[in-house]
Order: sequence, then structure tokens, then C-alpha cells
Amino acid sequence: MNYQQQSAIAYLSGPCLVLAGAGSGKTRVITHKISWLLTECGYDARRVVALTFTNKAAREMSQRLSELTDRRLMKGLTVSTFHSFGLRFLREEARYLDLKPGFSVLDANDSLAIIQEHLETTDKARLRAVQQAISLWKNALIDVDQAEAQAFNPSDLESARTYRHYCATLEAYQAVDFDDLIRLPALLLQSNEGVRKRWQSRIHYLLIDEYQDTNACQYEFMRLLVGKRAMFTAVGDDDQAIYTWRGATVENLKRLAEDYPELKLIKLEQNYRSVQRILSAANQLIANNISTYGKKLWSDLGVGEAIHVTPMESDRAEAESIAIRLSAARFERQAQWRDFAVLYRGNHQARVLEQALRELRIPYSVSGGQSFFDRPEIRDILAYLRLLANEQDDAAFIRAATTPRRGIGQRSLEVLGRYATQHGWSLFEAALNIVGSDVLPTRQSDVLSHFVAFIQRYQAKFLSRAPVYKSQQLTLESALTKVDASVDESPTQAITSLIREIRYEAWLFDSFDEKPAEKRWQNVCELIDWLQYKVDQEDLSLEMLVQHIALMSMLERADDDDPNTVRLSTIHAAKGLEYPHVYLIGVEEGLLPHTGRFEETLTEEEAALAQAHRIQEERRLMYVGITRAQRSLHISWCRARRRARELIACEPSRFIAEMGLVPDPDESDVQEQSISPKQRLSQLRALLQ
DNA sequence: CGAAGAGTAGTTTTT
DNA sequence: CTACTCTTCG
Repeated sequence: MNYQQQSAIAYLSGPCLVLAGAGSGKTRVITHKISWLLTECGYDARRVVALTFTNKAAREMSQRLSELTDRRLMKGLTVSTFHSFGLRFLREEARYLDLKPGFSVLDANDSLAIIQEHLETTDKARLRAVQQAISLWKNALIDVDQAEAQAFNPSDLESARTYRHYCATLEAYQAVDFDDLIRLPALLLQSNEGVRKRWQSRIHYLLIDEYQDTNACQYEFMRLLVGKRAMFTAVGDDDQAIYTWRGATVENLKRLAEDYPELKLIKLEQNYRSVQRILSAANQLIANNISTYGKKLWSDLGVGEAIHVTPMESDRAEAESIAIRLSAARFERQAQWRDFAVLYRGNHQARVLEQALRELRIPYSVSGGQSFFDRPEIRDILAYLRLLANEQDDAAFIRAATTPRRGIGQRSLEVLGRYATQHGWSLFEAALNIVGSDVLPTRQSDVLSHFVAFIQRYQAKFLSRAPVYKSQQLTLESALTKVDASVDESPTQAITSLIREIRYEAWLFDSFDEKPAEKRWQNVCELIDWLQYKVDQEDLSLEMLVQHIALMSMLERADDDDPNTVRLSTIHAAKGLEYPHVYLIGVEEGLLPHTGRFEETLTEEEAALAQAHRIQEERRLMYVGITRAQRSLHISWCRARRRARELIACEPSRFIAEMGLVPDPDESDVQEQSISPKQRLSQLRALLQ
């Protein structure tokens, strides 16, 4: 532990900001600080909260923490993502926000559907833009009225109107979205003194990871949680701020110094991860950015080998070449597959790579990408669970009512929707009251009321379970209290019987070919297993489980099996991780830095400014990518790339020149041309036999 | 109402 | 090339 790390850990006199460069032992400082608080300073674990941005980071933190701390002292400690923490807060304080305890947590898909319904357009770009606008407004704590007042052009006005409709819909659904998980707690802490006092006296020390990624909302949340006492440690690196598109603002770093004049600033500049060659390139690159706090990273791990820069003919050739080079490198370096990572800008780039790797039988795993919980069959089942927990969740109602097909179609839903709007009901309530009304033919209303009765039957099953949330004295600790064990049927048993009753398996095999159907059914079974596991592990009620699922990005099983595979990952998803050998691909103008479409509504200067910010963020992204590498770094770019259905010419990224790198003579395209990838592939195959 | 077929648009990053 | 949408037919 170096001097700076030690002082960061031991500093407890007030607010503390640790500027931790890439690989400078950031997580180490946080975990040791928590351990220090618990074991040396006598802090009660229930009074300490550590917040991260990703589930992965939270998991790693508690993992590493438990390696250096007595388990008994950790009891009641909170290490979670901002969003999970916000969810827990909301569950406890739901009554102050007119939210019922079973409120739904909508994911991005659900919220997009609401927006689409209101806008009545299928223009995907527009929909995304509006969704983004709404999210940014929420994250900046701008309410509907303010948004409308600030709208200067028709496009913004339409977005603001949609914002209004969107918020109203969420309220009607008794649902919150991701942004609300932080926004609502922040607003409640602002407006309700009693709640504020309670939380401020409950939390004695707060730690925040990746502080540079906080948005205005999260800042406010944090500020109100720590109160005047201001006992917190924020750890971050302004050079690694790569989420400003999500509302994160580096301004928060400056604001911290302004709001807390007594703020203790500690810089961690020694890098323990990479060889000097890699670090120098990273430093040289990031020097092109305007930085808030200057940092000079250094390491004593030696100079290291040269950074390879390789031009490729096409994205296909790049993928094949990477596959070959991975095989060769593993052999030459006597390394494991898990020592290698291939990083890229966009998820779609994984496609070609996967193909190439499969051809060479190279084991790989893709991080990020499509989430397990995004698969249609999983969403089907979850729709039922969501509906059980909250019958006002219209989105869940529609999905559950129409899957599997039970004779409720577009037309019936339209009529039902109108009927519901007329009376100010949810779809569920409307369906409940539809028998006897003459809005639908008896055949349809029978099916609907049959469906409603079915849902109610299962609701009763779950309701008979101890409803944890009703307890008035619910606290952080007791939220996880064991569910009444005297009930005859476990939640997962009930879910299993529900799935059987809707004949989901049969429906799958009916609607799809044997192979895909089997896979889907397997996923459903996996979901049930996972639910069972969660129920056993954490004693969560169905409600809490369902709410939590929206926050799970991937199947969290990776920790038990430790696959020896090459990691394929977006640079974003690789943040915080490190690999001995990194291949950074697609380093081209237009892709990295990525250039999206420019906004027509902006003036020329505004557009130029936005563009400048964009480039800086992309540069930080490149910086993050580079600094993942410990020993060797390989950068490649393509002369041409398939995009949509045409081949477009590409230029090497300006970042390559900014780092002062030139193509590596040994691996230049001369060799690429003299021997085709296919030939090299078969050569290598022969070699490997 | 729902399934099968034809046509068409599409690519940033994520809790 | 593929994944999704819209259309048409039973």
C-alpha cells in the first residue's frame, strides 16, 4: 500500500475525494477503507453504505471485502448499485410517494413502448431520441413543467408533451423506471424532513465508486444522504468518464469541491496494472483532452513490448486475423485463453468475431450484449409475475394476456383499452368489469374474465405469503427478513404450476422449430432455477424478486464457474477490468471516435461544441480501452467495413496518431496480402493438430 | 384471431 | 444478412 492509498483509507475527518487513475488500486482503497471502518474504527456495518454503478462492481467489491474482513463484522453492510439501493429506499418509503408496495419497475423496453404508443410513430430514431430526452430530463431533475417551458422548437415540445404523458402513464401503472429509482428518493429526501432525518441518522459513512459517472440526480441523492456531517468518500477518475450520454456529468467533480470546501483531495497516480509503454500511450492520448485535475500515471512494471498497430482489409479479415493471432499468441506466450480480451466500440462488432473464433474452435464468452432477461420467453414469464405483483401494470397485462395465444387479440385489447380509459381503470380492472357490459362480444369477454380469474387465483397464492412490506418498522436490515416459512407452497412451486397451467412449454414447441423451442424452454427452466436460488439465498418475496429483476442485466452465475475463455466485450462493459493481452479492434474514424448524426435543431456553434464534447468522451473511451491492458496491446483498424448493405471505406482513427503510433512493420498489410486469411487459417489448423 | 409469408430497414455505449 | 414489421390468408 503506497502513501496516497494509506491516507485515502485512513482519512476520516470529513468528505474525501480520491482521484484514482486507471489501475491505481481504486477498488483496493475502497474495500480496505470499508474494512478499516468496520474492524478498526468500530463502525456498525449497518451504518455503512457503498454504492457502485454495476452489479459486477458491487459483487466484486463484496467478494474482495469478505476476503479481508471478518464475516460477522460485515453483517448488515450495504454494498449495492445506486439503482438497487434506490429500489430498496423506494420500497421502504413507498407510502410517502403514493406508490403501492408492489409497484413495477419498468425496463427500457417497456418505457419505449409507452412512448411509442403516445407518439404513434415507428421511426425508431425519433423514439430513441425522445426516450433519451425524457431520461436526461429526469436525471437532471427537470420536471414536466420545466421541460415544457424550456422547449423552444417543435421537436422539443413534442418530447416534453410525451414526457408528461409518460409520467402520467407510469403513475397509472403504479410503475417506476430506472431513472425514478434514484430520482424519486432524491425528491423525497428533498421534500420530507422526517424521512431525510431518518436516513441521515441511519447512514454514518457513504462510499461511492466511479464517482465521475454520477448524474445530477445521484449527486442530489448522495448529498441528502450524507447531510451536514458529510462523512463520505467518493472515488473516481475524470479521464474515465464515459457515461455522459446517460446524463452523467463531470461537473459533479467540481461541484464537490464547491459544496464541500473542506473536501480532502487525494490523487492516486501509481499504476499497478500496465507496463510503461501502454501507460505512456494512454497518457499521450488523454493529454489531448481538457482535464479538470491533471494526473501523471506512472508504473514500475518495466517498459514492455511495442504496441502493435495493424491495418486490415475488412472487418471480416480483421476478425479472422484476430482469431489466428489469438491462437498463435496463446501458443507463443504459453498463456491461457482467459488472458486475452478483444474490445470494441459497438455490440454488433461481436458478430463477425464470434464466427471467426468458432471456426478456429477458440472458446470465448461475450459480455454485455443481449441480456438473459431480455429474451422473449423470459419476458413472457416475467410478465405474469409482474402482473401478479401489480395488476395495474398494463404492459405486463397485455403481454401475459396475449401469450400464449388464448383468443385475446389486437381488436379486443383496443376495445378493452378504450373501456379502461373511459372509467379511469387499469386494463386488469376493466377486464374484471367487462362481463355484463356490452363492449365486447360474450365470447371475448368470457376469455378475458377467465384470464382475470386465473390471475386472481395465483395472486391469492402469493398474497397468503407474509407480506413483508406491510411492516411499519421496516428497515434496511429487516427488509431482508425471512419470509414466513409456514406456507405450504414455495414461490417457485407456484410459478412452476402457473407455467404448467398456461401450457407454456407446449406453446413453445407449437410455435417454434424443435431446436429453438427446446432452447427457449431451457431458458425458462433456468429462470425458475435462478428464482429458486434467489429465494433460498436471500429470502426475498415474489414482489421484491420481480422488482429486482429489471435491474439484473445478465445472468449472474459467472462467479461459480470460472471459464477459461477469450473475453469479447464492449469497451464500456470492460471498464474496471484488466487483461494481460488486449486487442482493440475497429479503431477507425467514425467508429472510435463514433460519429452519430448531428442534430438539425442546433446552431452551427452549438453543434461544433457538442461535437467537441463528443470527441473528448470518445477519447476517454479509447483511454479506458487502452488501460485495460497489462502487458500487450494490439490495435487494429479496417480499410473497409460492411455497414448496412454496402461496403464503406474507413480511415484510421485520429487517436492512433495522437498516441504517436505507427503501423507495426512485422504485421503490416504487406503480409496480409501475400497470404490470404483463409490460407493462414488452414496453415494454423495444421500447426495445431 | 393468429400464423405464415413477403418486404424492409438497420448499427453506440447501459442501470 | 438478419431480424423485425406489415400484409395476407385460412
